[in-house]
Amino acid sequence: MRKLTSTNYYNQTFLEEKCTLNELINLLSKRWLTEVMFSIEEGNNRFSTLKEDLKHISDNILADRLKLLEQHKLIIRNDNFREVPSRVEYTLSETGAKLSELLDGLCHFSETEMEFPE
Amino acid sequence: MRKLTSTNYYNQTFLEEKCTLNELINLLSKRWLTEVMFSIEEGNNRFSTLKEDLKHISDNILADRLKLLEQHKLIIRNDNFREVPSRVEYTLSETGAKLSELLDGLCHFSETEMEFPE
DNA sequence: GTTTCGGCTCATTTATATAGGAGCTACTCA
DNA sequence: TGAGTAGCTCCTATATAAATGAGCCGAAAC
Repeated sequence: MRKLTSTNYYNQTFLEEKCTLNELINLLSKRWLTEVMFSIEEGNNRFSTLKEDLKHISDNILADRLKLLEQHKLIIRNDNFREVPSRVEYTLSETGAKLSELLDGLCHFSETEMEFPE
Repeated sequence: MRKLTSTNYYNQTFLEEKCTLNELINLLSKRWLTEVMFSIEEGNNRFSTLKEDLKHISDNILADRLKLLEQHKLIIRNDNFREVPSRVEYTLSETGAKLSELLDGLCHFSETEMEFPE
């Protein structure tokens, strides 16, 4: 899917190898990703309630972001298949909670110290 | 240049208005931007030395990132036009230094707590 | 007087991210 | 039997970001 021979790709991996901060920022910059995390933190733990909470997100993006968050172990996916009807439930992991705290700090900074032009 | 009627644009501004963290992350996610900032912090204060330090960056991207950083008052651009030859010099602003500290925190988190798959 | 250097700008091409919309599976409820 | 819901997947279209490469302006060194 992704072209592995482009300069674009080369530069991205170069930066990610230089410092994993770049990898983290790359992840965080996927649209809706932090909002999905925060929404889960606030207790919206199902696909449908998340979708409702984040009004404008589309299904495939929400599915993708949940997958990304799970792959990076920031959230945990519980498939309660023994319940009927079976339902999937998401919760924040410990790592996810720590990240959320750090982001709160960044958020505070951005609201009090940053100036966004125009 | 940017299309103002797309859902893409609408969603981005929706998120930015919801919380300026999204705006900050958007800025930080521009490739090379944090590296340019760090490089200036380390004393590379000229276009040409930055270009040399960040081997693979191209001119127009470097110019753009410097402009962005300046617009957001994270760096300061000094045009010493009375010197001969006139030269431009960049330094980190106070806000920039604070941001850099916060990013150090994130960096530490990302190196010690994050797991990046594959 | 022409070449060199610093610090850029601009137009075009290439690559990637986001959105839209159809559809699928397992289950339940009427 | 047929419709409805949750939690997705896949394909395509659209929008945006990054890279390439040429070029420009003023000063200065040869």
